[in-house]
Parts: sequence; structure tokens; C-alpha cells
Amino acid sequence: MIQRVVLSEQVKEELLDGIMSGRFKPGDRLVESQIAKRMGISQSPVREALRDLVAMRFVEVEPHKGARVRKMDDREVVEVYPVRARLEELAGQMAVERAQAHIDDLERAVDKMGRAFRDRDARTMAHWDVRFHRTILEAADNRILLETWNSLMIEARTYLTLSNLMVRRPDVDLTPWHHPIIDAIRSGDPGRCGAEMRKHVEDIGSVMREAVAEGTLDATQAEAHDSNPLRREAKVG
Amino acid sequence: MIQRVVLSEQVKEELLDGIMSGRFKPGDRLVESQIAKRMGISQSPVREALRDLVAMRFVEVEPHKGARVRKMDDREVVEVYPVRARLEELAGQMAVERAQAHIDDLERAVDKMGRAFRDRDARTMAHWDVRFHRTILEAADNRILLETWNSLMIEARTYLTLSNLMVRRPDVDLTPWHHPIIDAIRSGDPGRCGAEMRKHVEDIGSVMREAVAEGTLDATQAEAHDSNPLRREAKVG
DNA sequence: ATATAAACGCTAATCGATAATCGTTGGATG
DNA sequence: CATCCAACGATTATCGATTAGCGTTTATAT
Repeated sequence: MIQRVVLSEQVKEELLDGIMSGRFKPGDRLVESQIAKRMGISQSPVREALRDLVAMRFVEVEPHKGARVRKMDDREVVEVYPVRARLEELAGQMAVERAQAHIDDLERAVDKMGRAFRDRDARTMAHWDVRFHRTILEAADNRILLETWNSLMIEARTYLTLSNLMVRRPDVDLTPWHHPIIDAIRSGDPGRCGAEMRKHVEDIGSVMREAVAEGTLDATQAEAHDSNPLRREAKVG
Repeated sequence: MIQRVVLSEQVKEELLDGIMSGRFKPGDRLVESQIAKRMGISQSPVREALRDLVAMRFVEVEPHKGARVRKMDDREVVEVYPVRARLEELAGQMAVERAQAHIDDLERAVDKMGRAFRDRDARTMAHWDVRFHRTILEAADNRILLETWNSLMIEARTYLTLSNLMVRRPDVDLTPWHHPIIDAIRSGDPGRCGAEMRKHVEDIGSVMREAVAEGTLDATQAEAHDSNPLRREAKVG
């Protein structure tokens, strides 16, 4: 069997895609042996992939009990925004100068986001939304900052946010919220840019706080999760 | 063989202790088979432990080449402080109220820190220093914030900082730098507390920038690392 | 002496099998 | 009928062995 990269890496990608696409829903069990059989490999690489996903916080395992897709509880959904806000504030301040060269990228991302909104395609929208933010994070040119931000599972969370919003407030489009940031970058003022970034993220945080208050998150997120194992026990493989 | 926790977890602790204590130095190879043999177990749990440590960024692996203790390069040493500063600023703001109940803990930590300084014991000093900060992070009562902060390997970095400083500026004691934070908490003013936290971390960042500029970090850190494998190839096991 | 190629040794990556552990099910007992 | 306990089935955790990849060294030729 010819392979360009290590198997565990391929498995990780596969599972990640499954989680991000919603094929595996929060609470679904990820049984090593079943995944291994389905992919025609042994358990070891699957196990390693799962461990990686645990580190990335997409999956949780209990020793001797197994792995399941992690459910973001309400608390966590809300708690991430203050953290993100401060990180992106810093990024905005640091990035202003270097981001000038990427204004085209940023505008294109916003454009794609708008199209995706009109297509009611939350997944694509999340993709470009994250791309927008990541562009600025990268321009900040601080590896630790970027890695820290990446560790927050922004893409998965953004997808959740947007798909929830698309159901709950079908007419609200977050796309234009990005324009003040681009303007701030154009102005070249680090303080302003940081402030806009922070405000932007905090505003999204407010939106999510509403969603949690209304209790619409679970519905959007996990039809899958059910604490009663007799009624539903998702087996994936 | 009776065991209370999974083997891979024990291995992880063992290796972590080795890294933190400096028994394994940056650049040292961590050979699965040798560690396994030394601990009298098979390679699998060792492998898993290494993967975990990679996720924690204490170790790096190249496919088919193996694992080695990760070296913090100068850039990374400096880059972490702005990030930490913003996270702790947020923590300070959020924690003010709840931290009131922990002022005793904070003062005790500072006290222990001071004693450790007089004993020239950088390791203990780092321990209590981190404990001080972690107390505030926990009081902020935001799991994501705490996890994010934890992911920055603060303890290892602080140890590096303090042991470097102890050599380079034997008379400089960072302990009193913590008092303004305690005062700020006493005042109950979130803005002030956040500001003090941020300033504190940024000040330490400045100290480390100096260290890097003077090029004294490598000496403190890794006598071990040597890019020429013919001259030195650390084998651990 | 230098450059190129083949072969070797070391180590990680993967495999297939076994042991350990958990939750449940079914039966025995009161 | 309710309760406790033992055995079972499912799944993970670990093992020992095999396969594959990389780096170096040795062999060969120029």
C-alpha cells in the first residue's frame, strides 16, 4: 500500500472532515475497531488520530470507555468570545502594517462570505469568515498568537454560530460586520484596528449569548446527543 | 500488573518530569524503544505519551525520524509575552471579585517565591510564581481562558525565565513585582486589576527581550542542543 | 581523492492478537 | 417483584512482532 503521509494523519483528516461536516454529530461514539475496519487498517493509527483530535478538543475519551465527538456546552460556546476578542485585538494592533498587503484577500473573503450567505450555505460562509480572521492573525506575525488562536477550534465554532443564526435570524447577515475592520486596516492605525477587531468578536459573542438564552443552540447543534443510551446510541463505522 | 491509571499517562508524567527538571534537555532525542525498555513496558504507551507531549508542545516529532525535546527558540520565548499579557489582562478584569477570597493564597505564593529566591531555587520559585498567576486565572471562572493559558506551557517558560535571570542578574528579584496585583485585587477595580496584570506580564516580557538581545538564553537553556549530530547525539533511555 | 550507488542498521509506523476493563444482561435469591 | 451478583459482550489498553523509511556507511568506480 503506497502512502504519501502517515496513516494516522489521513485518519485524522477523515474524522475531522466528518465532524466538521456534521456527518458525525456531538455525542456520537467513535469506536476504534469499527473505524479501523471501515478504513481497512489496524486500530493503532485510528487510536493515534483520536488522541490528536482529543488534543484539538474535537473529541473526548474516557479511559476504557472510548471516544465520542465532543459536545460544546452552552457555557463553552459563550466563554470563548472574550478570549478570542483579546487575542484578535492584539492581532489587529500588530497586523495593521503587514495587513495592508492583504486587503485584497480580505475583501475577497468578505465577498465570498456574502455570496455564501445568499446561498444559505453556512459551511462555506464559515470557511471564508475564518479565512478573513486568519489572514489578519497571520499578518500579526506572531507564531504563538496564531497557534493559540488556532487551538480555539474557531472554524468549528464559527460554523455552529452561522448555521444557528441562519435558522434563528434568517435575515441577519454578519458579512458587513467585517467592513469596519478593513477600513481600520486601511487607516493604518493600530489602536483603531485592534479596537475594531475586539468589538467585532465581542459583538458576535453577544449574538451567541442571545442564542444560548433562547436555548436554540442544542437544536442547531446536536440532534444526535441524547443522554439516554437506551433510546439512542450512535455507532459510527 | 496492577495499575491505577493507564500506562501512557504514567509515562507522560515521567517524561514531563524529566523535561521540566532539566534531566532531558532541549534537543535530546526521546527514543520510543529505549524508554519502553527502561520502563519495562511496550512501545505503544510510550508512543501515546509522546503524542500527548507533542500536543502540549513539549516535544516535537518528525515522521519516521522520531521525537526530541522541543527547543524554544528565541523568537518563541519573546512572542509568548504579548499573548500572555492580553489573556491575563482579561483574567484580571474578570477575576477581581472572586479573587478576594484567595488573597491569602496569593500572598502565600509571593512569600514562598521570595524564600525560594533567597535559596537560589529557580524551580520552586517558578512553581509558586505560576501558582500565583493560575489562582487568578481560575478565579476568572472561564474554562476556555484557563485552558488557553495552560496551553502556553507557562510553567516551563517561567522556569526558563527565572533560572536565566538568576544567572544573568543575580540580584534582581521578581517577587515584589506581584504586589501591585494584589493591591489591585484588594481595590476591587477590574480595570486596574487587568491593567496591573497586563503590565506585569509585559514587564517580564521586556526582561526576556533583554536576555535574548544579550544572547544568554541558549547558555541557560540547552547545553544539550547541538546541530551537529556527529559531535553530540543525546540518547535518552 | 572524489563522487555515486548499494547495503546496512536504527527507528518509527503499522499490524494482529491478547489482556484488562466497563456496562449490561440475565439469573438466582430473598 | 425487587435486589444483588456473576458471567457475558463490547471496547479499549497493551503487547510483541513485522514492515517500511531514513541516514549513514561501505563499496565501487571514476
